[in-house]
Amino acid sequence: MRRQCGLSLVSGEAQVSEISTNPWKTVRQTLVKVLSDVFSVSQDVVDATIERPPDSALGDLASTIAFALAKQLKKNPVAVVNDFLPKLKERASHESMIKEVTTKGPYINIFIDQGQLAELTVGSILELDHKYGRCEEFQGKRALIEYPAVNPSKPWHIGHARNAILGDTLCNILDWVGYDAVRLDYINDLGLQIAQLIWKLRQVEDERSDMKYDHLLGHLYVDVQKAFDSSETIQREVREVSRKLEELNSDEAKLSAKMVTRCLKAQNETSYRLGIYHDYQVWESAIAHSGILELAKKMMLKSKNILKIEEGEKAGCIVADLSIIDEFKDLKDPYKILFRSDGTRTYTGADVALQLWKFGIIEDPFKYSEFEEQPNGKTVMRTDLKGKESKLGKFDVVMNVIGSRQAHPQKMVYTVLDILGYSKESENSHHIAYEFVGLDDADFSGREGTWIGYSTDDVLNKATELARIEVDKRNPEDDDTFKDTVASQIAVGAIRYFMLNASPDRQITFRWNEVLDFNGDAAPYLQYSHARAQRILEKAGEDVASDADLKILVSDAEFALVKALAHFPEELLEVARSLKKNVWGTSFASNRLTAYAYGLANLFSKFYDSCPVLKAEANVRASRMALVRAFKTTMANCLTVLGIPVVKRM
RNA sequence: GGGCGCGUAGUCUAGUUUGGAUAAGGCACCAGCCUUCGGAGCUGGGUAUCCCAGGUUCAAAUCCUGGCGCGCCCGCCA
Repeated sequence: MRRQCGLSLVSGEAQVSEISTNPWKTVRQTLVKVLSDVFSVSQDVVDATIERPPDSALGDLASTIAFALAKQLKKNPVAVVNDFLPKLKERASHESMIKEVTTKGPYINIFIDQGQLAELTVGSILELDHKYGRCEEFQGKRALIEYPAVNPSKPWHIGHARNAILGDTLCNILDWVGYDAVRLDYINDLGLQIAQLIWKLRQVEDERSDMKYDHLLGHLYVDVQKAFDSSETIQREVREVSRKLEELNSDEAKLSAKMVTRCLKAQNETSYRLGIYHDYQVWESAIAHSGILELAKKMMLKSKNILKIEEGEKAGCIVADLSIIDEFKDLKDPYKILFRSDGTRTYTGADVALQLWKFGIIEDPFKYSEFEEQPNGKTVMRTDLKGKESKLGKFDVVMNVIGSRQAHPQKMVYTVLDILGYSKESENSHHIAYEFVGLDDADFSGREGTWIGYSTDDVLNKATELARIEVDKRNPEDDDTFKDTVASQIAVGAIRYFMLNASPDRQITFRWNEVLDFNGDAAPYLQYSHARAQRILEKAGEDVASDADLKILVSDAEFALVKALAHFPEELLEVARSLKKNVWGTSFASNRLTAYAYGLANLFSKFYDSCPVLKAEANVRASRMALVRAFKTTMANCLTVLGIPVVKRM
């Protein structure tokens, strides 16, 4: 999208500058059109041959179109290029954005006019400000994203933080490219874990502890496991509690509601520290009593591929016949149980019902009440039998952020949707899969208590402590409030970056020295670059001049920075576009955006070192001030998408 | 048995979706850079059978086939 806009109206003479919400795309399109004209090839074909050269000495853009044409024309690619070169140079000379066209072997290398790009990019950023990077490509689409769905029976360990950070950042990205992204948390308040804790809480009545409640439960859970595993009597008692939990007004259900609410509030404190919020919570207990399962069951039995087994091992069960699906044709038993012989639902059965609800296929049976107001000022709503109706609406896309171990069960849920005839919804169901965080020699297990010492709170605390020391070194004169605030911002940034910068399909081995390394490829470097830009603007004591000549930003360091700034909207879009669905999950390239941010900060650091701003001559100073402001805006926007706190001084 | 992911320098990783130019960074190590906008920084120094073997291609870390190693998944469980 482009529009014309008077950027600077200095002496009454209208200097009309072009504004682009996506400068790099604007430049690219110019080039594509030129090549398309010259080679008489469709723009789509040309577009696929455009790439960024590995070295800026080889140009700013390149095309490999000669390879494709060579095959067609049965000629040597180098010859193809040479044949068309005069025509290409002639045509390109009419485009002010293109400075030079060269070739190296079969490669066509394009040099952009530095001044033109600087004016377009920096001008656009100053105009668009905090909206730079936003676009409308996915405008009108609604997405529901579920994360992190931690059981309300323990504190988040650092692996849960990976889930939550990925989910939150994914939502931010979707929001920036135009989606209406709604954030959902799933609360399993009916699991065996809850029953075990209720059983335990009755034994340790009135226990007083200074411990944060989720941590207290996490420790109790480790104890209860040992008892549970060693005694059949206890197992029977716990099963009885579990059964009672599903009764609406039992003492067990009431105690559970209290315990779960308290635990969830404690877990949310952790979530809020990381800047992670939600719009809705779906509670399992609300699902159980909402009638949604009966509705789903009725709906399923109408399908010919979902049936009630009459005899054999699974007699009485309602199952999905997966044998018709390619991915499952090798299963020993093609029948996936959705409802057990006693009529109760399996996890898959409940997940199918919930997925149907998310798409609005099952009319919303839930009522909602306020759970709590979050530090961002927004209230998170929960499903509640005693609540009010609400208009959640339908969603075009549903994304579940879940560990890749659940690829199989997730695929089953989507497959059942398909079997039921909702192939479009099945196709729009995404399992955002990621590998787990672990230690060198162990997984984080709630049962075994291996998470102890690695809770998200522990990691945040340690990182904050360390950051506080560093802040203190650099700002000895400042007050405690400042130091504490900044230390916490640095800790949050470091942890979020650490999680996002790792490719989601790679396991993370948690190592303290990596999380706590604030140098190099890490969030503090990004925050620091922003703080440096901020300081320059502050010291200048004046705003960016509206008549700054942006065309003179042509030195290597300046132009490299300008180019990186121009890439930002395209980078965001690329991450959104690369959310491609595979058979066993949808990949999310969170690390692509952190890599972009790191590269941007790096180029600013180089600019900072080689291009003085405040000491430069008036006209240079004015243009560099504009560039610094454009960088600061872009970095701040990028950090905002990543959920990394923007720091003015550190 | 079937399936999924990962394997790149001392170490941790990016690049693989869509094949393209000299395989890119961080950490660690060494040497420079503050009378100059903040040194959590910048500049220079170097290490790689891209797990192995074949194949496709003008071109393979990237695609295909077959192996090897590590992790994970395949319950009326939760």
